[in-house]
Amino acid sequence: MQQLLSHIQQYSPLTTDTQKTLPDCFEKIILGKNELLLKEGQICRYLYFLETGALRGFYNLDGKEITHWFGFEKDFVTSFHSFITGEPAVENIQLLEGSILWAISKDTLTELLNKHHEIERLVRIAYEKYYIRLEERFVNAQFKTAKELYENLLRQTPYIIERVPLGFIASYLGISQETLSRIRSKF
Amino acid sequence: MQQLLSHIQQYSPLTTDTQKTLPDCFEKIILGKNELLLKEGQICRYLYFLETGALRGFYNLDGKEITHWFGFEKDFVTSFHSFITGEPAVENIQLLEGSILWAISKDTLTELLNKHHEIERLVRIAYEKYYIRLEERFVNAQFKTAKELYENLLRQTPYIIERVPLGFIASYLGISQETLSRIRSKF
DNA sequence: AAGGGTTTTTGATAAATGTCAAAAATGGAG
DNA sequence: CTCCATTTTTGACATTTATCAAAAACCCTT
Repeated sequence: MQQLLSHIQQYSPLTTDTQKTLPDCFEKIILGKNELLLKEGQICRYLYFLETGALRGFYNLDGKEITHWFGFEKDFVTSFHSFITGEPAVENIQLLEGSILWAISKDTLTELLNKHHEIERLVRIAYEKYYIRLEERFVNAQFKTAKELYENLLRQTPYIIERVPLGFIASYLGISQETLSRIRSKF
Repeated sequence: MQQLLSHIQQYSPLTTDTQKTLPDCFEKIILGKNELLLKEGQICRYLYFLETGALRGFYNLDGKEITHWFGFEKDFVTSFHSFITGEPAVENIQLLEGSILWAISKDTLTELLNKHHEIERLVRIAYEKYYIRLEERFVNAQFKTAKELYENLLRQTPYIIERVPLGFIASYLGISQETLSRIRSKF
């Protein structure tokens, strides 16, 4: 919980008053490798802070699993579309490693946002960061070759390569596992 | 200005008090076709609301112009990365049609965000929408064929096809102009 | 340490898309 | 209406990447 508190204050500071109310808003969750945090079709009513561990979001396309994002320590994760719109999730969230998470329900978060301007600000700033991150990934994915994508990954987020099976990484990059394997063999 | 006020209140309502302060925060800008709203290398210090017209964001890659987004009536546009981080923009913003815009400076916006919780909320919610939009576009771009991408565009945003030159659309979809032309000829 | 399931690699081939060049179509300006 | 510049289409070919199938390598458990 201390990790969560100090992490979010890198976005924007909070008064001690607000800091005190936060721990009660989150629930601790411990899950093992391969367990599902969310199954497609469910409505995702929680936002999770990943204290330690790793997980992936994936959905099914023509019978194939497409991993489209990963989460690691200190990431906020959720099925974003479902959490915001209240519609059923198209994706699954699965643990890649045993993990410790802190969950806050949408209702609780909404209450916090209403009550505290500073939380509203914090969330707004968090969105900015996450938006920029997604934008960068998008531009990369669309206009780079498979080889360049792998090199970027090596440079920017080497921990992904170390901790995630190749097949998941391939679909994360939008290329086939075989192609990724061939690229890798040329290093 | 009235358009702007009523548009943003679809995100979240504002008190009459706040509504009154807003018009003074925006500056009206009228630009003609092909003019640049922002040039790469500049720091983008404004957020724009596009009242009428159309524009595109593009950057240079190996001597080629890559159009990576479009803006139309009632869109907020800016060089997002530059606006948020204060770093020089990598992209240009160019008018595709004569347009009417309302500009708010980052400083003015920051002031509004500090003063009014309801504006902070509104911006937070706007981010949610824009994030979801980007996410959908990302998933599409990465895992669909050129033909599917074009079909989606036809279905979801036909006005893009009607108002934007083919070459720009092709790079927006991440495919070559020739490929797009061939796909189109098969309808 | 051995066995069995999973993951990764390799090979052969096919499909999709890109590139370059030139022709055709389009649309504004005068 | 005509001409010129721009945009779009078409053709031939090259390249990249996907797909399918099988072999190899890698663990995880016992």
